[in-house]
Formats: sequence, structure tokens, C-alpha cells
Amino acid sequence: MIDDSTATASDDVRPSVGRALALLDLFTVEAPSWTAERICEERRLSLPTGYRYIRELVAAGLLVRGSGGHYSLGPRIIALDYTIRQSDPLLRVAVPVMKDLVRRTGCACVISTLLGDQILDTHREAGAEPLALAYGRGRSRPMFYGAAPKVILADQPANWLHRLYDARAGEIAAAGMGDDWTPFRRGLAEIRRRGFYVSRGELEADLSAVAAPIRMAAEDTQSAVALVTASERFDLLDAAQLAALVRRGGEAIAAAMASERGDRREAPLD
Amino acid sequence: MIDDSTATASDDVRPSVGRALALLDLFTVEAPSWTAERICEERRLSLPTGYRYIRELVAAGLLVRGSGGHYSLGPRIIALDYTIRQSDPLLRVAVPVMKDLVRRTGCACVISTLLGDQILDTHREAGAEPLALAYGRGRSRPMFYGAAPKVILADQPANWLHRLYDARAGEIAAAGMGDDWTPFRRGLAEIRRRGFYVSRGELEADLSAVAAPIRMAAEDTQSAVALVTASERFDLLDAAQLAALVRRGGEAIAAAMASERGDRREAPLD
DNA sequence: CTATTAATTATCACTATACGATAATTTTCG
DNA sequence: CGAAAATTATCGTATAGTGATAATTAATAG
Repeated sequence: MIDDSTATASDDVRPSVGRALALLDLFTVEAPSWTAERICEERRLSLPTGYRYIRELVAAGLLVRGSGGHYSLGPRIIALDYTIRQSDPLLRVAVPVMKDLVRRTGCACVISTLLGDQILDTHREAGAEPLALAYGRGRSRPMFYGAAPKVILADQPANWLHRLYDARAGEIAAAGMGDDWTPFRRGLAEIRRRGFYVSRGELEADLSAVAAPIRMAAEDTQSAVALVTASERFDLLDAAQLAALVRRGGEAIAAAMASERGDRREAPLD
Repeated sequence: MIDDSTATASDDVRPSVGRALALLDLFTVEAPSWTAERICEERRLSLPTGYRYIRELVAAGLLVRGSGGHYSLGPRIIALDYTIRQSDPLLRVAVPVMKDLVRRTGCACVISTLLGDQILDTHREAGAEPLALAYGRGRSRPMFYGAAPKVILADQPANWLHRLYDARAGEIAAAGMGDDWTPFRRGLAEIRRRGFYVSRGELEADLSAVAAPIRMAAEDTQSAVALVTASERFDLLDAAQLAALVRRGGEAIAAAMASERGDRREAPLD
């Protein structure tokens, strides 16, 4: 009876800031709205403590209180995302290139970025076909499936990859990216050398994609641009030409970034 | 010399959760990237404490650590915004109506929502002209200028408005919405009766807009739909017809929401 | 690959402050 | 306007957050 089953293991030995922030995890597409009471019982918090956390999150705008004590994710999140979009020079620069790629190929065009330890789509331009993936910005992606992650990983420094491998060897093997460090690294080196990667039904069964890296000088975020289309349609296209287009797209974006030089904005120095 | 000028007054008498969350305020479009050291000196935190807060925010994904100890807003924000978008039935339902309005009028179409104590745009469909307001979702709006806020406020219950008035009488008077409770209330009642509001250059000098409420039964968020266009172009259009279109748009959205009944998702009850 | 420096975390004693049980209050809804 | 629910205040106690310093890890150069 020592086991406290359901709760996530180390939820109790975390500082209050972390516990409060962890409340955000509760709010999902499936359950976007919670009462204070349900939050407290779910997280095993006393009512006053739960309300204290909630109050802080509401004060920060991360949650809103709707009618009848129903809390949901708050406006601050929307505004912060706006800030991210506005201050991301990559988006400013990439969107025109993406539109151009869409016009030329009829495929959808996606930009994916490695942020911390996850990869997510930061912008999407819809193609001719509306595609099932018409979800838009923000869907997080598995780290080891699909074209974009592969070209992004392929561009990471060896020590970073090594840490990643040690931490997630199981997933990597399961994804067929090698059951040891050496083959993993070799595979990525090969992708890197080619400068693009074609995935066929890797992420979603009926979709194919070709991705190329956006290689920026000394930038801390690594991104990729990809063209995505139904596999059936993909077969009609000349893969080599598509790959060339995507590669040039990635290079064009990187070049445009470089020429935007000098506006890497920092916190003002007073 | 008693004045500690820059810092927000009551920053110190706040629980740690609040102080940690307040770090997010530092990250703006003007200063999207901060080192740990600068954060600490800006907020008068000791280095260990600053790092503790930062660590929690990074663990929650609200911040990312970029190369060289530069922190910026993190991927979790993008993902949370995705969750909000996905779980907002209003968006699902409104976008087609908005596209239709754009097609018919050539104007841009915006949905604004009252969330807590602020109003912000939750979706935008671009019109024929690209418009300066092509910023997209998430820009927060002044509460007392422009068409959308007016129609939203006009639909709020009297006691809510009264609290708002008491809290922000100055701003309200400055915006020409009345220098006392009675005229403020009267003005809004009139807007409510008409069912729409036309603003000409209120928010941005050369833009005009006409907004109508989206009146949903017993929903906790109040929204408005607006058509926006350059004032010059607006003068060419028949304002009465435009107003009728927007009103019908709002009604169509509300009706579609009502028929989506029964899928107000709650936290599962175990 | 190793040395040097910067960035981040651990240690630890101390005290502030977060915690829970209950009560008072405010808000919501009929 | 009154009853029920939701939220906050009170308060003693003990936890856990805090800062100064040291140790460690990661980044950068040579």
C-alpha cells in the first residue's frame, strides 16, 4: 500500500512554482475547462492551496475564470504567442518563400523548429488540397518521425545528439533510426550530406513530405522547411525537382535571415 | 532617493509563484531575449532564486534556453495556444462565416473576444487589401476604442459594467464614453438596441469598421465579429447594408454555436 | 582534445512564507 | 432578494524558499 498509483511520481517533491505551473497540463483539447474543485482533487491539493495557485495563474492571465467557476486557458497565452510570432524574424522572412513554394508545387508548406527538446510546426501555408493537417501552427511533433525532424536532427552538433541518444535510445530504435549510437549518427550524417529527406507515410499514412534544413549562421533555433502532400499526388511529382525546390527554399530563407542582420534584439541595457 | 523607480510597486509582497510568473512580462517584441543575469538584476532577484524560477519556467516549457544562456518564450506557449484554438468551438464555427463575409465585402474580418478583463482578436481573415492590421491573432485591444469592444461591452450585464466603470472611470471618460455612470450606461444601451456599431478612425486613423455582437446563450465569453477596411474604401460602401451583413454574420455564428450543443466538454469525471 | 571561462546548480543555515482546517466573505443563481 | 456555491481571510505551524558561497557543469577558445 505504499504505492500512490495514479499521481505522477514526483509531483510532491517539486517547488510550488512547478506545482502551480503543472496545473496547465490539465487543460487539453479533450478537457479544456475545469472547476477549482476538480483541479484540487485531481492534483491532491487542499482547496486553499489550489485556489492560491489558480489565483496566481489567473492574475498572470494564463487561466481565465469563466462563469460558474469554470477555468480555462487564458488570454495571456494568446498574447504571448503573438509576441513570439512578432519577434520571430524567421517567420517574417519565411512566409513569402513558403507562399512561393505553395504556388509552384500545389503542396502545403510547413516550417518546423526545434525548441528546447521538442519540435513543433511554427507556420503552415495551405496548399491546393486542404489536407487533413490543416490544423495550423503549434502542433507538436514526434521527435523521430517525419521529414522535418530528421533534417533538423541531422544538423545538430554531435555532443547534443549524443545526449539525446542516451536519453531516448528506446524511441530512436523503435523509429528505426538505429539501435546504437554509431548507426544513429551515421544515418543522420548521411541525411545531412544529402541536404534533404523524403518521408513517405511516416507520420500520417497517406501523406508524403520532403524537407530541407534552414541553415542559419550561429542561430540557436534550428528549423526546417517542408512540402507536404497526399502520397498519391506525390507520386505524380518529380521527387528530385521537389527536393531541389525545397532545398533552395531553405537556402533562400537562411539568406534572407542573414541579410536581416544586426537586428538580433536583446534586452535593453538600461 | 527612496524611489525605486523602474520596478513595479508591489513586486516583493507577492507569493513566489506570482513572482516567477511575472518574469514572463519581461519578454516583449522589443526585448524577446534575456540572459539569466539581466533578469535577476531587472527583478532584483538573487542569482540562485532567479535561476530557480527560470528552471521552473523552462521545465514547464514557458521559456526556452537558447545558446549562450539567452532565454526566450518557449514552445509550450505555442502548444497551449494550439489547444485554445482547437478547443474553441467559436473558431470552428465562425471561420466559414468570416470567409463568406470577406468574399462578399472585400473587407477584412475580425473576431474579438472578452477574456477576463481584456479584449483581444482571436481570429482574422484578411480581406482584399492586405491592411496594416495584418498582424493576426492575439493583439490585445484597448477596452474603450473601436467597434468590437463597444458592441461587446454593450452586451454585458449591468453589475459587471458598474464594476468596470468604477475601476476605470478615467479611461472611459477619456474615450468619450461618458463622464458618469449614467451616460456611460445609456450610450451602451443605445448600441445594444441598434445591434451594431460603426467606428471611423477610432482605433487607427485610416481604418473604419462595423461590428456586431455574437450573442450566445449562456456562454461565458462574449464575442463580436467586425468588418474592417480603409476609411476611403468604407465611404464607397453602403454602411447600412454592411451593418446588416455583419449583424447577420453574428447571428449565423451564434446559431451555429447553438446547434453544436451538447459538446461543451468538461473535465472527465473519472 | 584539453584549458579556460562562463553559466548553472548544490550546500546549508535561517527565516520567511506556503500550508491546511476552519470560518468569514463574496459571488452566483434561482 | 435569499439560499447555495465559490472564493478568500485567519492563524499557528512547519515546510520550503532564500541568499552567500562553493562546487559543478556546460560553452568557448586555443
